[in-house]
Amino acid sequence: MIDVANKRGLRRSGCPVSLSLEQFGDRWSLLVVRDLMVRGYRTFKDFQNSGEGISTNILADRLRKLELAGIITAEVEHSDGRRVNYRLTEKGIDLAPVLLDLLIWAVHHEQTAAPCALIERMARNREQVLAEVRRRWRERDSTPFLPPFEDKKRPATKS
Amino acid sequence: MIDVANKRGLRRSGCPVSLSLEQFGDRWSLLVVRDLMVRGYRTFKDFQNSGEGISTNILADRLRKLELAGIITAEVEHSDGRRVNYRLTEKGIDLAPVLLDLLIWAVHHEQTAAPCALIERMARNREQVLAEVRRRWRERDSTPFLPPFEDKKRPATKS
DNA sequence: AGAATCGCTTGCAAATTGCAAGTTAAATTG
DNA sequence: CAATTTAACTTGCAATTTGCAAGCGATTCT
Repeated sequence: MIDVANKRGLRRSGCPVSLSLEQFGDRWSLLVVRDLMVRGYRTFKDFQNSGEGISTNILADRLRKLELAGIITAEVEHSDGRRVNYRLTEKGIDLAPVLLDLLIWAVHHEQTAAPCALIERMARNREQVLAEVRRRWRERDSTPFLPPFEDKKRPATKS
Repeated sequence: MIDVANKRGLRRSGCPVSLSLEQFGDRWSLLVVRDLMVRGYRTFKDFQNSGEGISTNILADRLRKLELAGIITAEVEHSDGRRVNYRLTEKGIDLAPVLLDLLIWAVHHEQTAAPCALIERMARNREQVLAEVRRRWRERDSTPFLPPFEDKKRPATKS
């Protein structure tokens, strides 16, 4: 019978959650997916400068593995042969719910740099948000949907 | 100002997704959460035998970190001083949407051992499933909600 | 009292990660 | 069109993390 020994090491169990984590259960993979999904990033350098400080060898490795897993595609840009454009596949964009729920969870339980009110609104309009994310993907809209929530520069308060 | 340098290494950015992954972005953490959430597992040995083959030192480490992160609690059992009962906190049970999304994603895109029809039904009744998971948590119901989807024993077909 | 069980810890080898410095190919600049 | 810059990686190496097997201390069972 079909034995799907995975590209990324052996298959540990048939549990779907376990299989998911075999593909992107690490510190970096989902951040790349996030960058592609909501920030409109497309190039190696975009990811590299994306704020979390991934090193180039690991980034290259993750991109290779995500491509192998069918979550992203890589295509050399026509107008500039140095650039590689990465894009999410349908399998990749289908991770949107996972990322949205991670976002919501973290805003509820961690001290994040994301504006709580905005995320609450997104949580309430879950389906709508997911539809919009998918629309952007379908139409290759790569304007940022969410900004990088970096650590707040403390706003100059009056006191 | 409050500088939340995390227990688990430095805080890389304020991005909520990044913060989430700092806490459980690895091969094992979410599997422990899954075991607690839907399989009714509670002890070290339960996790150890849970099918994926985590080694004991790593398991101990993940349990410690999840506890530190406030995702699980550990309590020695009254009736048997050897046993430690692990349980999800509210922060932990709030990961249910994430796990459900992972489950659904994998069933859609990977060859898993979970019955597709069942998961499809769960996907359609998302809110209901989440409510039930939460109810189980609230009432400390630790009967299995989903079985371990191990690799299918090939059913003895006629030919 | 002795054996078993549970939840770990320890030691060590192997794999993975992170960092800094290349390298290659393509574009841009002067 | 030669020199420089840029983009996307590699490479080498040290540090960290992982995996495996064995062991250990505190109960509890027999």
